Amino acid sequence: MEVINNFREIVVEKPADKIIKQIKQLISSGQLQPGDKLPPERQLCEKLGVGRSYVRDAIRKLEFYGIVKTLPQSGTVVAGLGITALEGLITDVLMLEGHDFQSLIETRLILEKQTVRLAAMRRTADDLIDLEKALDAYRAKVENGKQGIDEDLMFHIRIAEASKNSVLKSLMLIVTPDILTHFTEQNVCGGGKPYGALEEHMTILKHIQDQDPDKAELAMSAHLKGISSFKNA
Amino acid sequence: MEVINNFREIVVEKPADKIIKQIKQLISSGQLQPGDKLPPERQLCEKLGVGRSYVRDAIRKLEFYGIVKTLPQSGTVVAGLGITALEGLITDVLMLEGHDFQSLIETRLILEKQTVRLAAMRRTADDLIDLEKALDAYRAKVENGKQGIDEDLMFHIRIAEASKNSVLKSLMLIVTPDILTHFTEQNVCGGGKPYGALEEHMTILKHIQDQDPDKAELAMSAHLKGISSFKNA
DNA sequence: AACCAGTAATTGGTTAACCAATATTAAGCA
DNA sequence: TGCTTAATATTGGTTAACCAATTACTGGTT
Repeated sequence: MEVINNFREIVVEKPADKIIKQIKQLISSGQLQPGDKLPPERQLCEKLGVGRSYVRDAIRKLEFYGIVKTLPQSGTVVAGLGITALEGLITDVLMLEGHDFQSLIETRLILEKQTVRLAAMRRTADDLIDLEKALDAYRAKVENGKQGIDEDLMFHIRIAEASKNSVLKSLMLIVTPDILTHFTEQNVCGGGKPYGALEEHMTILKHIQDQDPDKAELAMSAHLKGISSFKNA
Repeated sequence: MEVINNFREIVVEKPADKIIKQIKQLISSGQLQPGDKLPPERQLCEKLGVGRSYVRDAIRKLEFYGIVKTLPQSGTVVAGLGITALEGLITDVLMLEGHDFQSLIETRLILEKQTVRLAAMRRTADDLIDLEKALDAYRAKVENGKQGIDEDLMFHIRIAEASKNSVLKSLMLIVTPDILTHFTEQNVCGGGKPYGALEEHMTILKHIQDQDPDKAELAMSAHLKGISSFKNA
């Protein structure tokens, strides 16, 4: 074990984050209830001893999460169903950070399997055209010896679009790139066997064409097996 | 049909959103590639004819999505795997808005079913204690004639925690409250039959105790049936 | 006493100026 | 010629001041 590994990553706690914690504290302690107006920005920044920009940043972020709603020239009110606020912020400030890799992969497997099922059931003729285009783009990259990560991912996204479930698509867009950031060396699908992955893509597409959800799901499972077996590495 | 229904909700396109669109355009058109530094804030705000705050807001939002990374006193660089940027922003600015209700419900069904499976397999003794506490809290509300929406939701969240999959839990936290906002009158689980929902909760808990994933999933399906049959209303 | 109009204070929205850290350039030295 | 170093320009960070819309208040009227 090298000494270097004993260093922890430095966490730069930005001012906005500290303010968010304080506001969260106010909400979770019940001093601020849904519907309440929270103190005006000027008062807050004076009380906290920081510039108003920071307070505004904090409020923006909270608004982003749907915890507060700010009405121009009027005030900012607590909107949330308490739980979202608390739980969403318990994982600290960013919701999607700090997830363990295994959960990420497991979740992707779930999402992809269900998505491809729906896609097989609901795909239209236009969807098939888009899928073929995406597959061709990926094939072109592979035949040029490239990894084609973007094209690979795009194929999966097209499947999500064919599923006609906009939420599932959004969730996949949240989860999948997160995997890539941890896993950049690898391509989206499997371990360094581009041609194998290409064939698997073709198999999946075929089952979608045939509108066979069960086979499509199985093919997707097999396709993602490479990545999920990697989880213990 | 009342005339009032012909009005569309007014969409206030905030300045930051317009700027985001322009930057998105730059990225998707390839003028800005991953790794490139984008123009300094002053230059941008001058070019766009707005204050620097707006430009900063836009950059913050993009950073939020993981599309750019801003280095203090140095510059802002495009970080993304292009696709996230494009697709994530195609649903306009906010990722979670504009979803159709049916997709939302369908997705929740998927997430809850898979989550309860994992929970049944992985739950610890401590998890069971938490689940019982949550159930008791819900029971107390119901017996007082209340809806107990928060307690209801909390039971489901505890299940997600027992699944030991942090990503699934986060996704459920994203999806479920969104349903509630469209569906406030109803409680989380079913249609106005609090005692029935309570019994169903007990059944689910029992199967989790028994570590029987299949029965747990079935019970959850039955439990959520009320809501999913509502989808055509 | 209740209500309305007009004014003053307060609100978030927006802009401009200032600051410290960084990157760049140019000059000086070996 | 190549490297070091100092001066300068540029960057995002931060604060303070200004603006227009809203709200609260006061005084007068009915």
